[in-house]
Amino acid sequence: MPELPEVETTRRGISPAILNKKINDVIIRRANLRYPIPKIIHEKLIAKSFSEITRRSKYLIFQSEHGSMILHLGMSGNLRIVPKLTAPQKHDHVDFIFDDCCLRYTDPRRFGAILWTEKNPEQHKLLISLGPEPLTAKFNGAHLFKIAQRHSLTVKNFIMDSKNVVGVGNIYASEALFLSKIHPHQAANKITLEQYNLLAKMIKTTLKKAIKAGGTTLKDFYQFDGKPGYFKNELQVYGRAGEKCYDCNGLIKKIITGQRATYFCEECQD
DNA sequence: ACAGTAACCTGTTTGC
DNA sequence: TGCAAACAGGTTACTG
Repeated sequence: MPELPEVETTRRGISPAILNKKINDVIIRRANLRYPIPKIIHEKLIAKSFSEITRRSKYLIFQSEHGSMILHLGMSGNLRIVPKLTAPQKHDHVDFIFDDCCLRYTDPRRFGAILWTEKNPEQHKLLISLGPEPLTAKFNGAHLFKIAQRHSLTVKNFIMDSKNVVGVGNIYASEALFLSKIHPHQAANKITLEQYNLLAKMIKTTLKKAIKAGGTTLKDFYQFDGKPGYFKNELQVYGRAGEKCYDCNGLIKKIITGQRATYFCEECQD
């Protein structure tokens, strides 16, 4: 999926094209995403506008007059600005029609979600127990170290758990661990405070760089204007099994951690 | 309470 | 070439 940098790239990309513009229509071609899209969004949004798009974790929150639309891109979701009357393709499930353009939601695997709430969206069931945002001061090595003391699972799974810190998906978890020289299979409660300080720093650095590059396009992700994200060129270990480490020339290995592919350098990380 | 696993769904790649 | 299995960026719900 879109991990945090891809979601943030999308937010920045679509905002100027649609904010404060009248929504003429909401076309739902297929409502059965991860959760059914509530029918009510149609009447709640028609003739209204989005005043702001914010991001919490990998959720985009579209602020509107009568409430908030919460949108998650899931594994293969994608929001793009397309010209009005662009013919929909097979997986183009939802269109938001404006005077001069259309915001289109595409999602082949349909793991994404579009929800509606009239309360504070941060209090929504899906958002309420999320951990700190990685790019804020609240997230640091001391925070990770403290909660890690009661977790014996692998450090990779630990940083991918959204209760501990949000927005660190499979790609950036491998990348940040490589930059911190920590083996992904180390137990979370065996990592020192110094290591967590470095890891927190590397998570921030990696995510910021990826946002600058417009995210990582492996296959499905495209920015709002259809361009791919360019961070793939900067990946140090992800997807490089069998190739040489840029740092030490050692071999990059692929292992499975909690059913997910994990890449690391055997020489650099222990 | 926690760790591990299955499930949601479709498309593409890999291997026999 | 054909077909089936494996795999893919996320998250929740269930199991033990």
